[in-house]
Amino acid sequence: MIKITTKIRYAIRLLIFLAQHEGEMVFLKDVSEKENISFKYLEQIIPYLKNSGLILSKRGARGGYILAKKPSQITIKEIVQSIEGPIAIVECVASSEYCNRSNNCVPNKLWKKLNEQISDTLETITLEDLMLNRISMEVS
Amino acid sequence: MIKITTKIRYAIRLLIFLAQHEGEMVFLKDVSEKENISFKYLEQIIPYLKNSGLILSKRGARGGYILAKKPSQITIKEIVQSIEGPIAIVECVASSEYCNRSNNCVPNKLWKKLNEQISDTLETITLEDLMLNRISMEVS
DNA sequence: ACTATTCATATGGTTTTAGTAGGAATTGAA
DNA sequence: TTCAATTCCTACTAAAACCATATGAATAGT
Ligand code: FES
Ligand code: FES
Repeated sequence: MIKITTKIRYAIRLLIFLAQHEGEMVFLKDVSEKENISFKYLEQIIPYLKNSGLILSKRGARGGYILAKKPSQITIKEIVQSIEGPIAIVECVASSEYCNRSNNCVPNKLWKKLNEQISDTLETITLEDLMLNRISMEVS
Repeated sequence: MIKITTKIRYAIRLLIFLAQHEGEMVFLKDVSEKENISFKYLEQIIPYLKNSGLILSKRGARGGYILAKKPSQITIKEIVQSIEGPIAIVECVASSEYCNRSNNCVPNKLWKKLNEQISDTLETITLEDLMLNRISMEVS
């Protein structure tokens, strides 16, 4: 199925929360409580975001998390990719080696087109857009 | 992840095969061999397409399958929906009941937008377009 | 020392995916 | 009438993905 996983959705909500508290160190506990997301599950999502350089952390008491960049410079695509790697709705669109017939494969173009469209859309939308509720429904 | 399942991909290849043999009764065995798809798995995909009125069948020896409509009148969206039901990348975009906070939920608009975009793209492309290799990569 | 926090890793239940398998029902042809 | 070829129906299963829960170590402030 074409589904957005909870991991991605939680990550976005986490980052929006951080964006709304820009400048402060935020405890994961607060995010968990306010957003009503399992604390332990959130903890598992964090490393992806750290490794991709989206957030910074400080350990110990009074530690916490903070955005590593301005919300206007974090795209949804980055967030998705930090968790799931390259966006590829089928293997064939990423590596043509994976696919024995992609040269003369008719559907391949369809998947490539759809993949690019999704990728492009996610790239044009930033955390700031989400935070400011600045999502237009018109086809861009 | 955002993945296209094999069921959908096989269904499309099956239908393209039928489109390429318009007018003839096609044996599933041939589709299976030529497209190199498990015969038994294909058999399981068939009922979805039949129930959605995309194909017609004839039982018994010399039976087979045939498109119920012209390739130009079968959209990719129909094919996807025949197998997976309504396109909904998250539950929240379909039924707002499912979702406790969709009114004031910031990401909701993002998912709705992405969902519509995918849905629209799949709707504008027909089997005929695939068959004639008529997929433009430009953003429509 | 104590407490609050992040960090690391293991474990587990459920659902989805991607098939495999066996045989019943139908039809055309020999 | 029998046979073979085909669709139709339904059950089963292995593997992966998804969605967490659990335990405890490491770190840092007070
Ligand atoms: S074989 Fe790769 S898309 Fe068809
Ligand atoms: S609660 Fe439904 S999209 Fe956020």
